[in-house]
Amino acid sequence: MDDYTAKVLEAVDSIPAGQVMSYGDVAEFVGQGGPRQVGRVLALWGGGVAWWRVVHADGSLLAGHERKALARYEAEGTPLRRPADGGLPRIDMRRARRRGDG
DNA sequence: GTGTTGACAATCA
DNA sequence: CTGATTGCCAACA
Repeated sequence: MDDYTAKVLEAVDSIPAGQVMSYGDVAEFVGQGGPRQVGRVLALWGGGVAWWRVVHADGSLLAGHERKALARYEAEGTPLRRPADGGLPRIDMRRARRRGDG
């Protein structure tokens, strides 16, 4: 456990249900490292926080955990965007992003 | 110390 | 929107 790790986990835990933050946002939130480091921390300690509330900047879900995350989003009421293709939904970064009201 | 990889992001076509 | 490229920082061999 490092100070940086605690900061990231704290930031992720700070995300309210129904909203999300991109890796870059979390990195900017803690003021250290970058989106890659945030992802790395979540990969190691993400098991103790709402990792599903951290998504890509374009709204795409976590690789390998899309199904798990989706279950959370539907349960928390996170604004999703269903593609007419029937593929996996993505986050509506215009409303779900915890940054500006858009 | 160098080269490659990775739960990424922003830009250009 | 999609595909390719460049930038970023840290860990690993």
